Amino acid sequence: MKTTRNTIAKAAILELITHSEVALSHAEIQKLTGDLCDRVTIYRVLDRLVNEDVIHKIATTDGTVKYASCSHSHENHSHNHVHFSCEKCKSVTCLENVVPMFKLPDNYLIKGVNFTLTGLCPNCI
Amino acid sequence: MKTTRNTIAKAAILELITHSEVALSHAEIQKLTGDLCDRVTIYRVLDRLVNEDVIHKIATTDGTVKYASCSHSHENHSHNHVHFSCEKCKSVTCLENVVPMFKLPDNYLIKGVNFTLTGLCPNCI
DNA sequence: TTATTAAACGCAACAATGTTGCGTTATTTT
DNA sequence: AAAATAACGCAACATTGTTGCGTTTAATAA
Repeated sequence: MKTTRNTIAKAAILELITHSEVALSHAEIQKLTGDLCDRVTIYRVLDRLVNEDVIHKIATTDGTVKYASCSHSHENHSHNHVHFSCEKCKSVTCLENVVPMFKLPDNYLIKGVNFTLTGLCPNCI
Repeated sequence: MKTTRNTIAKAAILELITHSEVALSHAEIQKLTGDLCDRVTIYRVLDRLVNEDVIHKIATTDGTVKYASCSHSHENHSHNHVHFSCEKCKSVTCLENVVPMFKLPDNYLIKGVNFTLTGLCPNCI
């Protein structure tokens, strides 16, 4: 079995994401980390963190991909999680208290949910 | 005010999307249309069709963007629409009968909903 | 039917995003 | 401290999306 290591880049990137109010894109993380590590390393660290279930990958309506920690002590939060993407300030936030409900046909196996609302956030309204 | 024209490329691309069982990506449309038109034209046609509300832009969980018509005579279907993205066959389909419900804080202005479920579709289960 | 107008087009060039291979570095384990 | 290999940097590439500009063509008026 593969072991995963704690490196400087991984720690720094995770730190950034967990302490950020909004979800961050690869480009944003690259700017924030400066020359801490290579562009490719950021991609690989993000993949690793997603696989380890430490962060979430969020696909916004416009097609951009962002990452957030979303780990606010909800046991089954992964299936009940809504993200909000602001058209104006481009911020992506987690709406922790908004729980989507849906009933589904039996013959589907659900492994993940991406529920993203687009519009204007309180700051931009 | 700007008028929008009916061109060969636009008609062909719309035809493809509306008659497709699954949502199509730009790359798929390009393959299907062959040398009908330029790659850039496809982007521009897709943008136009989205602006005209004839097709929907869907951001899948893995970050790829797909397009579907989704126009099955629901008056307010745009806000009550769930897409399913199959991990195995990569197909993206519309679950017309699945209606998501959610209650939201007041101070948000919702303009669009992207609700995509990931997993295995009936064909791949 | 023909002339006009500008939306839409092709092409080229570019920017952004994501991926892969490989030799090197550094974390973890022995 | 030494060995094993996960993770890294770098370079090169693939894919995806954008922009400018001169040309074509669909819609409208003459």
